Amino acid sequence: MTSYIEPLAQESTPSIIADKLRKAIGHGELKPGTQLGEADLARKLGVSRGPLREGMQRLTQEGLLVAIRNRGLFVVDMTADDVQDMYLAREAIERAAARKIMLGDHKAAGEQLLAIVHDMAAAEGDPAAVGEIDIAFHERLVELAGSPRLSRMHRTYITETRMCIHALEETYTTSEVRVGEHQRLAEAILNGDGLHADDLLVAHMDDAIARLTSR
Amino acid sequence: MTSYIEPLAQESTPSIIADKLRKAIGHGELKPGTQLGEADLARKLGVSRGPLREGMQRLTQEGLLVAIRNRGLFVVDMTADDVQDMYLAREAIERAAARKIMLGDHKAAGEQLLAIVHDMAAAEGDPAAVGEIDIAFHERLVELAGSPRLSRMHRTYITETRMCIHALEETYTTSEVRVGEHQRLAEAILNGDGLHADDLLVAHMDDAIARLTSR
DNA sequence: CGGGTTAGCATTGTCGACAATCTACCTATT
DNA sequence: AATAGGTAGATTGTCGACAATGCTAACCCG
Repeated sequence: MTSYIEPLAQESTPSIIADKLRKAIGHGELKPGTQLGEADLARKLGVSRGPLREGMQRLTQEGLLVAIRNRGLFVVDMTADDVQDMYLAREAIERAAARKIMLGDHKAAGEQLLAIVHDMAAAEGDPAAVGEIDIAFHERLVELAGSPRLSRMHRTYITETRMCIHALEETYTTSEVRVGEHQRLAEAILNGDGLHADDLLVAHMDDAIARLTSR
Repeated sequence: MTSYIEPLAQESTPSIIADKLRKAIGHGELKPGTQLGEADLARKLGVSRGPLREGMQRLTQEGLLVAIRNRGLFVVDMTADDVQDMYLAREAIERAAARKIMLGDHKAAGEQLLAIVHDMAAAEGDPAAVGEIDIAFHERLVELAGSPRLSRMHRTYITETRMCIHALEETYTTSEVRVGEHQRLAEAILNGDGLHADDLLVAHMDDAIARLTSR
């Protein structure tokens, strides 16, 4: 379907590095508190320290890394307050996304989201898979709003969410409940019921906070 | 009031550079579409290209600069769609901020905001001053929510807002209307009327979009 | 034995130089 | 005259080396 002739956007090296590090952080390969030694990392990635530092600056800007002058960069260690704040931010973004979807083709959007819920139900029993699909659901939700800014902000918090999930995988509740929550949300969007969707989203986020911070 | 003994946070050079560029972009010193030549800028700022590039990476991440490989970095030229998207993002953030303020000490917050409105009324007649105070109002609103993430995201969009204001300063409507809008919002927050504040905020943003994109 | 000082080490911060790439202009050919 | 090709200039991308800073630990002195 896609044409063979397209702009062929060559990504810049810092951009690739930033993506790699984001993935590594999200997947628990770089644990919170870890120091990222520049010389070491540069060797492993096969680049020089210049581009590497540029890539890391981006993650610092996103709040995934914290810089201490003349000490180095460290993976953030999230406190309970951070988790709460992160979900506050996600809630803000996803509510806005849902609101915008309502103004557009909410039926098509609802169908796409229901398809993801379907996958989630199929994956039940495999907590890791359900977690990934859960994230995919929210990513798609924001993507469907068609807002570059909402998407860009959301990407950051998705990484932070992954961090949390990996940090306490066993605590993560079994999936029956979550499939239901997502399904109701997708249906509300499909039906164009904006107020209901909004309420569900808020409740969903509160649930998540409770799950992650209670312990 | 502040103690003489404080953490004395020495900001890193890239951080200072990023701030300087942000200000320059916001205040119209760097017009949309301008190319930022590295060698030239480095000379002007008195630093080498390394730290400069790191600072610019941050602005690229924020969306204030766009990078074209092997061509350089340019100040974004905002389209009407961009303006709309920016206000969508700001609306999402500020609504969340207002909502969180309601859960805390909304009286104190309302009073602080009313003080700013008072300043705005006093500055009536000077469009530039009113514009700055307008921005200060929204900055404070988000700051009062006490959310690091909301504040960080908001800072980016404040710069974009400044860009727009500077780009079309004369088009900016006279201030009577805006003072009223802000005052009602501050009062709603003072009174703890969350729903009303939310409605006012949405209307206020829609107004702003209309002002900036109509033309 | 404890506190303070100092030397050494490791890591980050900064810089200058070289290589790769793109744009613009000029020339030659059809 | 118009277009294809080539060349020169400038700019970015990348790298390696040096300087500055902070931590660690051994050592000395009270």
